Amino acid sequence: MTKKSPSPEAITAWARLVRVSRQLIERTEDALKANGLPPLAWYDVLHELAEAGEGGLRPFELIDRVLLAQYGVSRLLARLEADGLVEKLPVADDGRGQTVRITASGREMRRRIWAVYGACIADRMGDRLSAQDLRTLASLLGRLRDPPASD
Amino acid sequence: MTKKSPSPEAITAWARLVRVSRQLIERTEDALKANGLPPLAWYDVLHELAEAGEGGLRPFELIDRVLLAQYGVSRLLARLEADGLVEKLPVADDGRGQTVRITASGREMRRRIWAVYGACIADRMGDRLSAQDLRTLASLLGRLRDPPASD
DNA sequence: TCCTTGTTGATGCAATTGCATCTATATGGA
DNA sequence: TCCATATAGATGCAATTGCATCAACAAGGA
Repeated sequence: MTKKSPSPEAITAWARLVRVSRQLIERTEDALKANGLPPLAWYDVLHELAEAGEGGLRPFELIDRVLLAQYGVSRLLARLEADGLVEKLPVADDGRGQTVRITASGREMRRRIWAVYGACIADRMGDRLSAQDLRTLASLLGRLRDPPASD
Repeated sequence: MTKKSPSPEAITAWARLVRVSRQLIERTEDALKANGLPPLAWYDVLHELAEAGEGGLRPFELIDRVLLAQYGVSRLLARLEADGLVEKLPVADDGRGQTVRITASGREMRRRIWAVYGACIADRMGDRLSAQDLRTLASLLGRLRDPPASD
C-alpha cells in the first residue's frame, strides 16, 4: 500500500479551509457568547426541529443532521429540555424511543440566536464575496462532501 | 442598530463550509487515531517548530499560528515535552519566557503523522478537485480571512 | 530606587466531551 | 414461547477544554 502525497494546490486549499472555517466559527461563537446566547450547536438542533414541524424528530435522526455523536445529542437534548426549549414525547409504537419537538420558547430562542448568527454570516461571507462567487464556493465545497452528493 | 440578513447564497456557502470542514477534519482525526497517532493539533505545532528551525519559537508566537488559546498552547507544549517531541530552553534576555525547539523524535513524529495526514488531504481534496479548482477554492477562502490578506 | 502597569506562561476548578457500557425495548428465528 | 441479536437512548468515569487567576519577570516613569 503506497501512501499518496497531496499536491501543493491541495495542501494550500486544505490549509485555508481548516484555518478559515475555524476562525469564522470561533468568531461566531464569540459573538453569541457576547450576547449571552448559547453555542451554535443549540441553533443547529433548534433549526432542524423547527424545520421538522409539529411531528418533531427522533434523537437518532438528529445525529447525522447536526454531525454530533449519539451521546452528544442525548446530552444536548437534555439541556434544551431543561431550559424548556424542546419537549420529549413518548413514541406510540416504540417504547424505547421518544420524539423531540421544539416549544414556543424554543422558536423564540432560535430567532434570537439567528439575529446574531445571521448577521455574522452576512458580515463574514455576504459582504466579502459576490453572489456568483458564493455559488462557486458552495459548489466547490459540495464536491468535497462525503458522500459525494448532487449539486 | 439594524441587524443585517445574509443572502441565500451566503447561507448556503456558510452551511457547506461549516459542514464540510467539520467532516474533513473529523475523518482526518479518525484516521490518525486509527493509526495510533496524536491529534492534528500536535502536527500543527510540530510543523511550525520544524519550519522555525534551530532557533525555535516562543510559546506566544505559536498562539496565532495554530489558532489555540494561550492555555491550550501551554498544556499542549507540556505534553509534547513529556513525550520528548520538543524541548524547552530558557531565554537569555527574558527571564519569564522560554524557547521551544523540536527534537529529533519530534521530527520523526511529524513525518509519521504526515504520512497519514497527507494521504487524507490527497484523498479528500486532491482527488476530488482539479488543480485549477483548488486554486479557485483557496482564493475564495482567502478572501474570507480575517484580517483580509493579500492573495 | 520604588511603584505601577504590562507581558509571559502555568494552573485550580468547573464545564464539556469522548469512550465504554448500561438499561430497556424491538425483532427475528428456533 | 424463548432466546439471541440489534437498536434507542442514557450515563459513569476519565480526559480535555474554558475561564479566571496567579506568579514571575519586564519596562518605564516618579
